[in-house]
Amino acid sequence: MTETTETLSVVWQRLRRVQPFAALSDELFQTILAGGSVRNVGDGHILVHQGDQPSHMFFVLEGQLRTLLTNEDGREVTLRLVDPFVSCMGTVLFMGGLSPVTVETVGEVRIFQLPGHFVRKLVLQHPPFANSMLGIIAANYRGAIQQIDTVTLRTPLQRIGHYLLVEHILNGSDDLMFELRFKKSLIASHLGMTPETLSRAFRKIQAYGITIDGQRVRLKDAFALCHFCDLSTKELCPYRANSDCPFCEI
Amino acid sequence: MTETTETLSVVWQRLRRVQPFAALSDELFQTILAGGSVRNVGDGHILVHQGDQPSHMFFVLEGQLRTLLTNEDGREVTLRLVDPFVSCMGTVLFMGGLSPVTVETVGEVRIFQLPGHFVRKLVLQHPPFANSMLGIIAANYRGAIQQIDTVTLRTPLQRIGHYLLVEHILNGSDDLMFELRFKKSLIASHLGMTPETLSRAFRKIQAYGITIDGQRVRLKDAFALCHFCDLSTKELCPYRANSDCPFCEI
DNA sequence: TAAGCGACTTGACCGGGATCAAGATCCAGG
DNA sequence: CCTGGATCTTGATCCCGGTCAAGTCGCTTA
Repeated sequence: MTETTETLSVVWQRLRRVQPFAALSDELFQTILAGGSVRNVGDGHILVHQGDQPSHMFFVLEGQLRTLLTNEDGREVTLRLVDPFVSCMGTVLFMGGLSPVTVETVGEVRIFQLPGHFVRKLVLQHPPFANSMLGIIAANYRGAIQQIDTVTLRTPLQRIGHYLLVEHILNGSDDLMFELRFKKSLIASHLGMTPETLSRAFRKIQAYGITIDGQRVRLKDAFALCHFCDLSTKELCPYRANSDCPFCEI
Repeated sequence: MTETTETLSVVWQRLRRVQPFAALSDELFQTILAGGSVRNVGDGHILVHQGDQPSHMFFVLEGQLRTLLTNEDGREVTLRLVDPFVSCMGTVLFMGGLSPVTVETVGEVRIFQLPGHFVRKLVLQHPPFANSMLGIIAANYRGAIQQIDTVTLRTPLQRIGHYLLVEHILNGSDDLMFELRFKKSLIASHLGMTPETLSRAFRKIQAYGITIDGQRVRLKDAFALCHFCDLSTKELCPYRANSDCPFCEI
């Protein structure tokens, strides 16, 4: 985490190109940068507690965040696993009231944060920004719906199959080998199961030609994960056009 | 479902006062009304299928809708139970891509629908409308998070306790008796359990001084449901100020 | 190299909720 | 008033995933 102005300017260029900044003028982007601040935070630090008044919108620059829910006796679910150049807490700002989620750092993290009132003002003054925010929130909502689908309608095996499929697609789906972005215990928590169950499911999924060794995932062939495809992943499938897939109807 | 212009005008007045219309000028509201249309639909009719291209945003005028997810072998979860003067599919319009949810009528329904492109245009042209839409979507997102909390971290007993508490608060929480707004099988589906389990949980919850008879819910006293309070309901609790509640810390 | 710790795996057991099946209740329509 | 069907309730059984405990692996540190 050595900070130099040079590396930061690279970071800004990258941030410039993602939502909700992509559609904005350079001038407005600079104004926004000036309105926020950069923070470095250590591992396992809690940025927002469930029940806090939400104060900022965060953008991960380095490291990872996760948002989670906990109940009284310590059980927890991970809602989102937030990678660099993805935002967090933007939605909560518009929910009104207190934050229903906790935000925690995973490893050493550098974030850019914008004050809530600043974000709210931007929304009212810049329709393209408001439109981007709508897109972001809607995407998060889709993620939540996906998670409800996962935990209520799928078996553990189906859950990790689907999870791996999404990861594979995110990875460009041109390589038969990729790395898990998060540690297994976090993935288990996100998929609403215990690490033990995840482990057993990883064992079972070998029958489909998928082997997991540490963080490394290996697929027997390009269609190994097709078994776990659903409507939403089908939309993203690179093979959708040519119907080679043994599971997609012709 | 006898339609007269008189009753419709009453309906418009009520619609006028809810999100996302409340903050708009009368003129804009009239424009919006002219841009949409009213539909009457029978019971059990599916307005949107999972995987459809979303075309409209709906506002319930009479009757109820529900949004749900299904998997291949017919199992389903109810995401939202939509009452009159609440909207639906607004979020999906901004997710991009196909609808992840199915929308189904519950009973005879009259809806007002706005074309998707119309809603999108309003967002770009009228910041207050965009702001309202953000509020709506964020509120739906909060509901989804609540549901994830419910199905992953709570026992069936806690789920119905919490559900009844929210209903009680929505009902004004000044009456010790209220009606379930939805039939029990729908509630069960929303809470991620089978009707059998719901039935047994209703039996168990009698130990807390809560009796369910048909659609009627009776509370022994004003604090009967406090046992099922959490951070988000606490915010809405009418007794929050005076700390009479035996469960809230002083 | 060894020690130590955290993360993951594997095994054995148990319990809660799903499932299947039967009975009760309610209500609309004849 | 009777009847048929949908909805809800109750009972009996089963199975999946959680829990607890022990073992393995891999990385860091001395």
